Amino acid sequence: MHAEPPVRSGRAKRLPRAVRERQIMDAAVDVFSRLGFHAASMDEISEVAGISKPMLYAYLGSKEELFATCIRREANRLMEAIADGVEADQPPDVQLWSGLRAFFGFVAGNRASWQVLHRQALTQGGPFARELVDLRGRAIDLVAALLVHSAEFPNVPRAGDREAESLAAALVGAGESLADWWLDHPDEPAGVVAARLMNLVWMGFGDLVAGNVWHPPSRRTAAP
Amino acid sequence: MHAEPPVRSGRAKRLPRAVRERQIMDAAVDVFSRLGFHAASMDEISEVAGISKPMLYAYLGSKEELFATCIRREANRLMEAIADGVEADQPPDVQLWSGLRAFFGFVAGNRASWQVLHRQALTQGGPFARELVDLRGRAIDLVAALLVHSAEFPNVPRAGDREAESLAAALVGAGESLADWWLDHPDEPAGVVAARLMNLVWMGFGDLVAGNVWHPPSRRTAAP
DNA sequence: AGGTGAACCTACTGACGAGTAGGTAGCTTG
DNA sequence: CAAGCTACCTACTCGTCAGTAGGTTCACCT
Repeated sequence: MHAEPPVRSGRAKRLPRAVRERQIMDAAVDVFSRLGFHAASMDEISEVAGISKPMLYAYLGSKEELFATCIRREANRLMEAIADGVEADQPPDVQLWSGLRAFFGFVAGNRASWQVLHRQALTQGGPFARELVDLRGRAIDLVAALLVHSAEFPNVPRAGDREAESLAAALVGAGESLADWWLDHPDEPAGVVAARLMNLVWMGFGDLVAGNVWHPPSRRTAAP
Repeated sequence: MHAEPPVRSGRAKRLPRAVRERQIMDAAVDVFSRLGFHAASMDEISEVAGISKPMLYAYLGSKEELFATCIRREANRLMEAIADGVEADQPPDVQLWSGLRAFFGFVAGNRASWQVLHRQALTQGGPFARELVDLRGRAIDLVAALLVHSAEFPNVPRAGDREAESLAAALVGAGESLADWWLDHPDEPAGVVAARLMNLVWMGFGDLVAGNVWHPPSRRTAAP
C-alpha cells in the first residue's frame, strides 16, 4: 500500500534548472494533449512533473507562455524528424515517400506531441494558431520545393510556383488529417498509413480504381 | 444567421418553446465556434440568445448536453446537404465531384457549424468525439460505396470493401483537413477548393506533374 | 373576468483554478 | 563554518463560471 518511488510526498529532490524545465515541458505536453489547453490545470501539470506550482511560474512563466513553449518545441522536433528522414538525392516519388514515412513515424512515437500540436494549437486562437500556421508553412515549402523540381506543370505555365504551393497545401492537409484519424485507429502500423496516403496522392483514385498502384522501389509491394 | 435586436434590455418577449430552442441552439453554435467548449460560458450564450441563463437549463439541460445537441444537429445538417448534392445517376468521378461541391458549399455557408463540428468536437474527448466519429463513419460509408461501384480493385481481389473503405477514410480526412485549412484562408471560393481536392484525389500528383488535369464534364477547365 | 401554468427574471452559492506572498532546505564558495 | 544563492514548499487571494432557488409577468382558456 506504500513505498512507491513516484509518490509525490514532501519535498522534491534538488535538480539543476535545465533538467527540471525538461521535466516540466514533458509533463505539460502530456497533460495538454489529454485535457486540452483550458481544461488542463497548472496544478495537474505540476503534479505530473513532480514539483509544486510556483516552480512552474518561476521557470516557464504563465500558462499561456508554457503552452506556447510546448508548441514551439514540438513543432521543431517534428520538422527536424522529417528533414532527417527525406532522402534528398532520390527521385521525387521516393523523396515524398521517405518524407511521409518520417512524418508518420514521428507521430507514431510521439502521439501526445502531435495531439498538442495539431488539435490543441488549432482550437486556441490567437498566438497559438500562429505557431501552427508557421509549422504548416514550413512543411508546405518543403513539399512545394519537391514538386517544383519534379515537373514543369505545362498546363499552367506562368504559375508553376503557385500551383505547386496549392497542391503542397492540400497534401500537407491530407497528411495532418490522416495522422489525426490515425489517433483514433491506433492499431494500424505507420508504414501502412504512410503507404495509403502515398498511393492516394501520387496515383489518385482514377488510377487506383483501375488497378494501378504505386510501390516503393526495392521493397515488397505496398499494401494500402 | 439571424438578425437579432441587439439591445438586450429588460424582459425578453414571450415566445413558444420550439422557437426559443432554435434561437438558443443558434447562439450556442456561434459562441462554441468562436470560443471553444471550455472557454464558452453559459452566460455569454444566454446573452447572445437574448434570454437569461436559467432558460438554457430549463430547455437544453447542462452545458454538456447543450454542446452534444449542437454537434448532433450540425452533423445531420451537413450529411443532409451532401446527400442532397450528390448526383446519384452520374459516373463515379462526377458523383465525387458533386459531393465535394456540396460539402465545401455547406462549409462556406456555415463556417461556425463546421468549426464546432470539426475543431471543437475533436478536442473535447469523451462523448463529443463519438458524435464526430459517427459523422465521419457515415461520410466514409458514402464514399466507399461510390468507390466499390466504380471498380473491382483487381490487384486486391478479396479485400475490395476494406480497400475501398481505407481510401474513403483518407479522402474524407483530406476533405476535413482542407476545409479546416480553408477556415484560415477564407478568400478562396468554394469551387476552387473543391476542384483542388478533386484533382488531387482523382488524378494524383503523378498525373498532375505530368500535366494531366481532371475537369468537370460540361464546364470550363478546372483551375485549381 | 380571473385562474393557471408556462415563459421569464434577479440574485445568489459553491467549486475550481490562475497566480502570489512569504518562508524553508540544501548546495557552494569564501 | 557562515553567507548567500537557488531550488523548493505551504497556504493563501481573487476572479470566474456552472448551476439553482425563488419570485414575477404574461397569454390563453374557461
